[in-house]
Amino acid sequence: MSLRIALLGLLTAYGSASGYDLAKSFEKSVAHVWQAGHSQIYPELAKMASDGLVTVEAEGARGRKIYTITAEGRAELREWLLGHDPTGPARSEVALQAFLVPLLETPEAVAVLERLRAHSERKLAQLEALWTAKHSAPIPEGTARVKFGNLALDLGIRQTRMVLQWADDAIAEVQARS
Amino acid sequence: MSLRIALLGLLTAYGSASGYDLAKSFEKSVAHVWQAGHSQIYPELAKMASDGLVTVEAEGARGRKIYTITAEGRAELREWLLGHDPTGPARSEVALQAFLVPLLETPEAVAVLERLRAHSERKLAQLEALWTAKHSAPIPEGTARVKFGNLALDLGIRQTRMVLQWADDAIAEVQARS
DNA sequence: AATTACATGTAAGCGGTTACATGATTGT
DNA sequence: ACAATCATGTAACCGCTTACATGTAATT
Repeated sequence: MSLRIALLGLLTAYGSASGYDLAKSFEKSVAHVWQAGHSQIYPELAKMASDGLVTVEAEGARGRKIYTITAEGRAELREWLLGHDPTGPARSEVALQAFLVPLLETPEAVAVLERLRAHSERKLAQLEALWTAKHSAPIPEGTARVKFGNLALDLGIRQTRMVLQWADDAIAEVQARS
Repeated sequence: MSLRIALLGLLTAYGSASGYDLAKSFEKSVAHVWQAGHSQIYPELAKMASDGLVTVEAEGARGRKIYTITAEGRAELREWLLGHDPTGPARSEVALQAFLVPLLETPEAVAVLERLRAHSERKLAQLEALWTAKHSAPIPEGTARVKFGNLALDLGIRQTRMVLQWADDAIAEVQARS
């Protein structure tokens, strides 16, 4: 269901877009929040159209279909945001490795934690680059595009910083008891 | 694949266990790290047995099957921990709401963020209770059971604290521009 | 005798990934 | 001509959720 919501959100922000455009968005701006490939997006848009949440406003070159959100779609998005309690079904590979790592000998445990640390560091650099890009870039044509996604990006950066700090502390702790 | 890994980890920590025992673990100790119901666990154990990763060591009362990890299973677990880069396929409902919340009017946005905040607060209380329980409880029979899972619990607590702090700041920011 | 907890399974369906498949337009 | 990018779709498969289904042992 959440893919549908993400699509409605993007259509609200962009005004209108094709499946191709939306797929590109999932590779870029929304990537750290939700992921979806085109093979999932196209059928979902078709279903949403038959449910009356979006309409094909126009068909451009190369069979390009331009979707727009309907009033019904806006209502559905609003209802989800206001009414849906996000109980993310705790399923994190990082947390699983954190859970299992004490089963290893100290040097191996340290190696795993250091890889986790390195991974976080790379991700942090990416997100911070995105942040500075967003905040130094001139305002693009579309109205809502500037601030949209900033709260989520902030959350992502904090998340990554936290994992980095945790990994440092975990390495120290594991090494202390060897 | 990660369910398999989680099961191997638990069997390593516990020495041996039935599917029922493992399902209970997924409701309790591992819950904040990975989730799985019995309808997923039983077939997976059967597959793992036919793959030689575990064996049915004994059959107890009520058809209870007691599984033990094999050398092959231990090797698989070790390989995953050392070799698998955890690229959690960023799919978080909290982050999605964070992303979309700027589309709402200020009072509604604040309401959503406050619900997120309240949710985090409840979760934090639960995890902290688990932490103090673990650290004040007398050491149980099994050897490895005490420290096992502490790193992950620490990660979960930090994670929840971070979301709480983020929600506070997000509320302030959204209210500032109204 | 009835209820609860123990204990194991199967089946339908959904969401998501990977791979397959096709064709139009633009740039070199 | 050739390659890259634009653009849309389908099919097989896997992991997970929900619901269905069955039976045993202990407690009240």
